[in-house]
Amino acid sequence: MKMAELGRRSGIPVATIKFYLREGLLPAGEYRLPNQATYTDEHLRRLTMIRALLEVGGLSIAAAKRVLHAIDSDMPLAETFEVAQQAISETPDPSTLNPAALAIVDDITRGWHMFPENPGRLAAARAIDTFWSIGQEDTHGWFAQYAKAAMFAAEADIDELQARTGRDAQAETVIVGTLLGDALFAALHRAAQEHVTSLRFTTDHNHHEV
Amino acid sequence: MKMAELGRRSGIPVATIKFYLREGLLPAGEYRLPNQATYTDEHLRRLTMIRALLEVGGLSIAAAKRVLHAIDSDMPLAETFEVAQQAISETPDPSTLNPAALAIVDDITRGWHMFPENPGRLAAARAIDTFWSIGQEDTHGWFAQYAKAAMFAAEADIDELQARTGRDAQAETVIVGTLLGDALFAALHRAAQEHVTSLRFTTDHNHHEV
DNA sequence: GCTATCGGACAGTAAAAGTATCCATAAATA
DNA sequence: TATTTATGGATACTTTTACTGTCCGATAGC
Repeated sequence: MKMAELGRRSGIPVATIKFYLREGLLPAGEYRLPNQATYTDEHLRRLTMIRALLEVGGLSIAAAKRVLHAIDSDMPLAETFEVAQQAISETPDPSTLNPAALAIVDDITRGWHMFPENPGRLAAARAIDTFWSIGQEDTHGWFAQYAKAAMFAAEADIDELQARTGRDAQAETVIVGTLLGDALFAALHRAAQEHVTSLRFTTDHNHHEV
Repeated sequence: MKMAELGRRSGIPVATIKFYLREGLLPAGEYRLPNQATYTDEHLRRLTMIRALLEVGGLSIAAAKRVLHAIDSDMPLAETFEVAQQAISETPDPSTLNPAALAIVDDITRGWHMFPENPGRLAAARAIDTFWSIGQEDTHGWFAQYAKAAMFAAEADIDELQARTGRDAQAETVIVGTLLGDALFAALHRAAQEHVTSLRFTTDHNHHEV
């Protein structure tokens, strides 16, 4: 298919597709002549993925590009994981982190196998420091529960990953699981908050407390 | 204190503070004369909160404004919750959602008490639909685990909320818990992924598998 | 042969988040 | 008290990001 059809089928304006092409998000079509290219269903699929990364994952064009290149390359899965992680949010500079916050992170993740420079570890410390800076205290138990929740999700991720075969399918699952997984969690988290709130705070007389 | 000191103590450029003032994020100082205002530690605290919402929470100026106004107002907590939820990400239009995705959400949240228009429910359906659209399938178990993780976090949130007294402290905890909570989860999630990956995929011969 | 379409280059636009400059007062200080 | 410095407000400018539009010479298809 050619540009116009690619645009029509994906629902993305041709000018925008050309832009993604320029930015290196979408690989070029195959040229029969210097100015006539044909695009395949692979391109269509790629466009869907691009929109997912940008809209649901909230990535910038530059971050999406890094992530897509990580999928395309043949780097080992562990590295793909790292690219995905770094695309989500920049890793804070360890030297600017509050050591007390880092200590809490290390405490609630006791027994976890990870490198000290793990981006998640550092970002968690930054989040905790921010909690404190706006006056939330005595939050140790709260954070520990979050660590448990995170472990739950991570185990599900890896179960899912092991259900796939082939490096490419796995790499894609890594990216999608990391990026859309956070979005899904956030959404379910909000739903769960409403549920728990209604259980504990309801004044509705028709409502039976648990 | 005056502008210059507020800037120095907060580490935020004066021009930027004036901008926040204009945008209604930061309340005006108290005026002794038409062009001499004094600012208090409350303003300093507020600036910290603004930066937390913008940088760690990833909110836009407009969203941060809505959230801060929700804290300032005396609206009931349930409504404050809703403002916080809507600030994080816009609620998808239900009519554009894939009914099958909604059905999955309703299945994995079976027994949860929530309104059909809950923003989390709709956003979760959108995330799931996106998963599918890029070819991830057989993901029911994966999603169900995420629902469990979300419930864990939500329970911790409410425990923490109930530990606070006074509507203002609770409102702030609601906002902070919802926004920074997602950031904290995402960070811990990444840390947990490294842990679980190293457990299951390691080729390190010194490493004992579980 | 003629018109419609193609891909590429490049310029333009819109929104978001600041940043800089002016200026008429006030404050501080010499 | 005279003079320098600082203040708050208005307004204009800048930068980044993510597109969008216009033009053009080269095909495609009738």
